[in-house]
Amino acid sequence: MKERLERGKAVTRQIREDLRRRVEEALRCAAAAGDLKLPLFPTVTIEVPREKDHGDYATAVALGMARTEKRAPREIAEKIVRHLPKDGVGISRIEIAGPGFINFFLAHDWLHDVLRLVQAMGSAYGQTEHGAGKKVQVEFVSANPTGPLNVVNARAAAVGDTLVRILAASGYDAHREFYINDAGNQVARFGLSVEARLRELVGQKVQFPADGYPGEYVRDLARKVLERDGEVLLGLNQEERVRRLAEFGVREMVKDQKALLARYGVEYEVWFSEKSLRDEGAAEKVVEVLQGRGYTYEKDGAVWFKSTIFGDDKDRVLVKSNGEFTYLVPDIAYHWNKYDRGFETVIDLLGPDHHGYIDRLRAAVEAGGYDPRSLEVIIVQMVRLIRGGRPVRISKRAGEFVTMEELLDEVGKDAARFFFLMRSADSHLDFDLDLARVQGNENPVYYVQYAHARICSILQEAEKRGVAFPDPAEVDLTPLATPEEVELMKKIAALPEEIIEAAEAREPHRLTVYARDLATLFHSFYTECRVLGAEPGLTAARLVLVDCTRIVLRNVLELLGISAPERM
RNA sequence: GCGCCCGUAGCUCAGGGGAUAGAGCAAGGGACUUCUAAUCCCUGUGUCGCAGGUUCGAUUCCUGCCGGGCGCACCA
Repeated sequence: MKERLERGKAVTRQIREDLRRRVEEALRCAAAAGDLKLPLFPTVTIEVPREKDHGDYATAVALGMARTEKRAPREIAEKIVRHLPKDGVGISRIEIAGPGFINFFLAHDWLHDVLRLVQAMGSAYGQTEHGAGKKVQVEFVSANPTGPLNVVNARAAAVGDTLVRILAASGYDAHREFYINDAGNQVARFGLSVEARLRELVGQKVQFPADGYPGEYVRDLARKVLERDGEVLLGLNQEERVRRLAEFGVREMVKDQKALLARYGVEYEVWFSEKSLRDEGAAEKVVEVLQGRGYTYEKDGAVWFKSTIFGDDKDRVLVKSNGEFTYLVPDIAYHWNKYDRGFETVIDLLGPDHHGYIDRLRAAVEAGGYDPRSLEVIIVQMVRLIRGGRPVRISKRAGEFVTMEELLDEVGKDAARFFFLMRSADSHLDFDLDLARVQGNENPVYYVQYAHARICSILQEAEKRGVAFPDPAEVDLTPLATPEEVELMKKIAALPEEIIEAAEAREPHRLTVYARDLATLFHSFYTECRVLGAEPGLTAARLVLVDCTRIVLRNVLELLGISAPERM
């Protein structure tokens, strides 16, 4: 299959489709020849067998056809194989195995085409047009601007950011968004807390608010603002002072959160302010619209949203009896706003304490006239930090660390992101701090990065020895024939499809599994196969293979937001 | 009580309607005159929580139960 690989499409999908087409054609031919009855046309799926002894690809169609054909599956499989068209990807061997599987063993030419494709595409290898430019928004972290980010925020940031990266690589128009809760109750309490600390600093006797924010960072904020314009503030009446301090505090916290997330490799397209929505009257508008559509009623002096008619398990208050909006109202406004900005799929990453929130949010989306299925929610489960084999007590008073910043200081961005991306988001995670800090073989991050560094070292050595890198379009790749080389090529070929599948399943953690598998295959190759010092033809082919591995490792690490060091 | 997540090897977890269920760590034994030993190779372990159901086939899908975690505000 010379130059038949399309760039915008996952290579392994093209192979799979080719095989499926040919099996379907074989079924038709067999029926026409009277070998099969074919009362109804079966769905042909081409799968990758778990055992590699079972071929590169396999299909179980014959198994499902036994009943309608009134014949043994193996016999049916034989008929299919007999009529299989010869065109398309080269097949070196076909076997009928087990209860009636058809196993395909492919000739290696297609893998050589893959290597050439990797060389041609470079950092773009892995990207496809699968998503066809569909607009997707992922909202994640969205922590309150009243305190530092915690470790679950760090987990959500890793998951959300990589999800956006793989969606973008899959051809979606994907956007990151952070919703700033810079309005409402908690901001007011925050302002009061800063204000209390400020007055403490100048020696006034103050009762710290009972529901205030006790953290040391609040004192730091007070110190900072005191230096800057303490005199002016202390001259104001209390209400005005609290308002200004709330504003100041929020601005500072958001600034810190932005900086920390940037250090973590996360750059949002949009930081969306709740206050801006409130200021433009979006909250009132939501209540009006819902009222206009008859989705509300009044009870006990409050305005309720009849969310139960959209599947929620109880109705929700929109306007409290004291006239304030509940947090739900601006959230509804925000979600409607997302759709109005043209997002076709909206993905929210929420903490485990917010899962009860999903139904009412979806109800609100539907009540707004949008498709509730277009709202997806990923629950990012809790994180337990493990040190010395036991959970770190998350106790603010005991001063055991809980913040994202402290985590980054301790283990670094690469380890933190990798560890958070090793598990699926919806399962609880034990984060082993000791393991994350180990600069050695037990640490999976270093294992993957080391593979990359090793390759760079080979390429540098080649240059030093004056071994020219071959022209990938011309080089003969047929010498690549050991099991290690073939497995490595197959893994390289799988990248684009892995990315698509991870994106579709919204499961970025699959990429860390892939990265580790690829590194393992490379390390095995490295042990078994010498690149430099082999015969020139073999060296040339292996240089290409090794360089393709480097490209793929780098591309995967880039998707994970982890550095790819050239030396370690 | 209701809802969500989880239950797979000693530990932490992947996987997933198919043919012998995997990885890492931990334990033991090997492999560096060579391109980085932060590596590789070999060795053992499973009632896939339990019970039903659907299916030619279930660890995977469905239901129930048991166990663990987390939610169930006119807080956000």
